Amino acid sequence: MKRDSRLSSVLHALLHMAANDGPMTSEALAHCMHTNPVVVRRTMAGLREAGLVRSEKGHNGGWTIACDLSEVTLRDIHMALGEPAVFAMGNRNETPECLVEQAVNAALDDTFHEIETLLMERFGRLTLAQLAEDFARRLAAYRQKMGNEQNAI
Amino acid sequence: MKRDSRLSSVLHALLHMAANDGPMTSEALAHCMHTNPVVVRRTMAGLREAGLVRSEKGHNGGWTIACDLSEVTLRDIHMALGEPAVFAMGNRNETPECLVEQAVNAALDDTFHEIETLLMERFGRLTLAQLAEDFARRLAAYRQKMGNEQNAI
DNA sequence: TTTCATGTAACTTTACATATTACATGATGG
DNA sequence: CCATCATGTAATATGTAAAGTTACATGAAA
Repeated sequence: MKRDSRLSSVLHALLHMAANDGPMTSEALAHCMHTNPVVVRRTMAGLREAGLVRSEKGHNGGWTIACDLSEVTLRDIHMALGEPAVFAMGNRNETPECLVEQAVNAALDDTFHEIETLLMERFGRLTLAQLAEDFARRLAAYRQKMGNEQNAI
Repeated sequence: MKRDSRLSSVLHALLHMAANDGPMTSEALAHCMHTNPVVVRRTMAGLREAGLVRSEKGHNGGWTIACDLSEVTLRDIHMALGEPAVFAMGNRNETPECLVEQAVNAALDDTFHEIETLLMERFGRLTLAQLAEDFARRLAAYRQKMGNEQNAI
């Protein structure tokens, strides 16, 4: 598995929650995502702290969306997850004395910083509502092709 | 240590080689980079295969630059290294049956692909010669400030 | 008061770059 | 020729961070 699929995971979870009335348990979400309820709780914790979702204990408890899907972007989700590292590459040594390495670091830092900014802008233009719409389109196409089964979710 | 500092490492090595007449041994490069000669050989192997550097065995052997620094860009280096993964994030499951996950993957794939293209364009505009010039500027500034010691490399 | 569900700490597993060890190959100088 | 230097590479170990697992505490609702 690739490293750090948290963004992918929570987006998947959020869209399932959006397609569902009422709360979804960590167990149910874990089942959708072929993982463990504890992983779900751990990963979703950041979104709860950011106020994007709510969690309730006890009977009929679970996770519910607490935001407007058209107002929340992937950038918000990324931030709620604690802004994990975007790039798999980095400097070998962040505080080199060697002037050669300082020049290399400066060039790479500039580049990666600039590109990360572009990524964040791109994320900032992608709302959860857009993802949900794309899913709806895929579901419609699937139903048209396959008949009317419900097992696409 | 952050993951995958190979690009940073080989750039550091190349600039040291550029600043040196005659071949540099893996041992010498490893000393500059605070690592092991075997790591140097392994990392530089891709550059050799791409024809960017040459290596010679025996007495007076070692690594030499085999390209025009003003013609080679970071993109060439990245490719010579085997185009390692750029992003630390990725999809949880690359071939999902779930339509929700397919929609999420499609959005993330598009985004990351677009941003990776921008990064490669940026890399393609950054030559080794530019890095070497920046190092030269830093060295001049250092000498002006510190006197004329030679130990900046 | 039992059951359901989350919250979280502690620990294990997995993946991957990096580090290390060991040994083969080949070039050069004497 | 051969001792030495240097690369080439396979095999193995280590470090790190996400993901997975186990265990148990907390709190809400039937």
